[in-house]
Amino acid sequence: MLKYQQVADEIEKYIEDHGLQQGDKLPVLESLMARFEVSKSTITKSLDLLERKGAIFQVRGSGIFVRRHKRKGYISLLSNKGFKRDLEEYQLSSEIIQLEARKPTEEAALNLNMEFDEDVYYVKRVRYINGQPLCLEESFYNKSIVPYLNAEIVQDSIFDYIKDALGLKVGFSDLYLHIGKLTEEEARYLQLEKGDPKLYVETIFHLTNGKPFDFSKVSYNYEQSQFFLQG
Amino acid sequence: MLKYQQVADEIEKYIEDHGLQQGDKLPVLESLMARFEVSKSTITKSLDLLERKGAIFQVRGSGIFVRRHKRKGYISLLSNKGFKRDLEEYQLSSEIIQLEARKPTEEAALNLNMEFDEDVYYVKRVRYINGQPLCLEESFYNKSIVPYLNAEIVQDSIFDYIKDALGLKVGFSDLYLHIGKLTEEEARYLQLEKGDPKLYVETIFHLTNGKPFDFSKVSYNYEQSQFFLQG
DNA sequence: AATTATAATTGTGCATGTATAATTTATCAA
DNA sequence: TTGATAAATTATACATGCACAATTATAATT
Repeated sequence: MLKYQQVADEIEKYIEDHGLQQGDKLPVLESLMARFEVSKSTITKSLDLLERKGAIFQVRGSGIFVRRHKRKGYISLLSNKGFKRDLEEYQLSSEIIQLEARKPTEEAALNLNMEFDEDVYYVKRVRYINGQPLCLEESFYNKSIVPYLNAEIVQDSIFDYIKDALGLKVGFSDLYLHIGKLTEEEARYLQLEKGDPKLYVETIFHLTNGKPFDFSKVSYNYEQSQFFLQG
Repeated sequence: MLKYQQVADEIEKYIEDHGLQQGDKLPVLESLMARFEVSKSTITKSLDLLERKGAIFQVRGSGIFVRRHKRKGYISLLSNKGFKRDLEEYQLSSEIIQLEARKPTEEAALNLNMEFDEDVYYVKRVRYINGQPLCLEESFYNKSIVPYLNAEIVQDSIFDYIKDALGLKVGFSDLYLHIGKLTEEEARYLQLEKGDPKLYVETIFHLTNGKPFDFSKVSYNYEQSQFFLQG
């Protein structure tokens, strides 16, 4: 593990252990350098990382402060980075509706930069949070990148599998959000009424090398949908 | 202006001028260093900045590539950083419903970390995009930070005023998103029906020193609401 | 032609050092 | 006590240099 990531983790642990709250001050740079026995550039990288994660904010001439948001029960919209803690409190599960290798839809091929005769894995599932239906999700995975999926993997965590088993590195993603009304089918899966509000999100996930590997279409249950975002 | 910001701007200009598309390669680090006559650390900072803005992505051992998203007509949810271009295409205007100095609501005081006997500016307005109602917005500004507002400022851009005229620096923000149904009043302002879907966003804006100065509650017209987000 | 091994390319990690801008604290004058 | 001024504190900007990891290109081998 990289030194600056290690140090960032330790600083987060420091914040936890000391029960620091919004606005509380951390030791100054020099102290942190000494404490973790790293150079200024490394500490700076660690702190920049934490700042992007929303864990701290830095004020020139003043110090380094803890950043906390007050509200509980919100799910991070950008869950790719550092919001494990938010999710730990919840009981997450999922029910697989469909799982198969097939040709991509035109839409999927377009978003995944694939030819129509290439193969994708198609996964359709309902995800539950504390036993309540949270969202209906349809995903297309480029099969030349993700060559194999089964029920167990999909049940567990596809992304963990991609990272740990396949050794791929997930990079950036593009999210497109819409507000709309539930179709009858969506309503059935989400245990709501047709015409009820929904948040509909299409996401294209890319590897660090820029290749798109996952195109997802998710409809969220508006009753369970409280999202959090840091700017 | 800082050197690395300057260079970042010039790199963006370079991308524009050369009409570079998603995946196109930029000159290698060494070339960029030479071209802009800055050190590696400066170029690196510029590139990291552009990467966070979603303009490029870097691949170790391979190169620096342009990042573009295909879809037009989406509004950035995190509009604070570098999405001017997305908005330039639109005709934005606003109609002021209410503008006054008053005591904060309990909710506003809580989110702005204020006492109940302190003062806030309250602004209620409908914002239009290409003539269509985009959202209904209620904002509370801590008056000890933003001591004066008038119709002209509110009509124009409050944030530009805060930055340019007051010399304040806007830092981070916390966004809380909900999906819900429009109330009768909201529907009237947005020219929709009561019960129609809405995206409801509460945002707390902070200065770079961590002080919250603006608490906003915004209900979006679902017909106009296409949002974009980069992860 | 395909596979494997090797080398070159290219971005990232990390250390050190100097200068500077923003903020806070201390000092001094009124 | 207040208010201005100077000094100290603290994070940030920028440069340089070395080592290394990931990728890509080249050469060697089968």
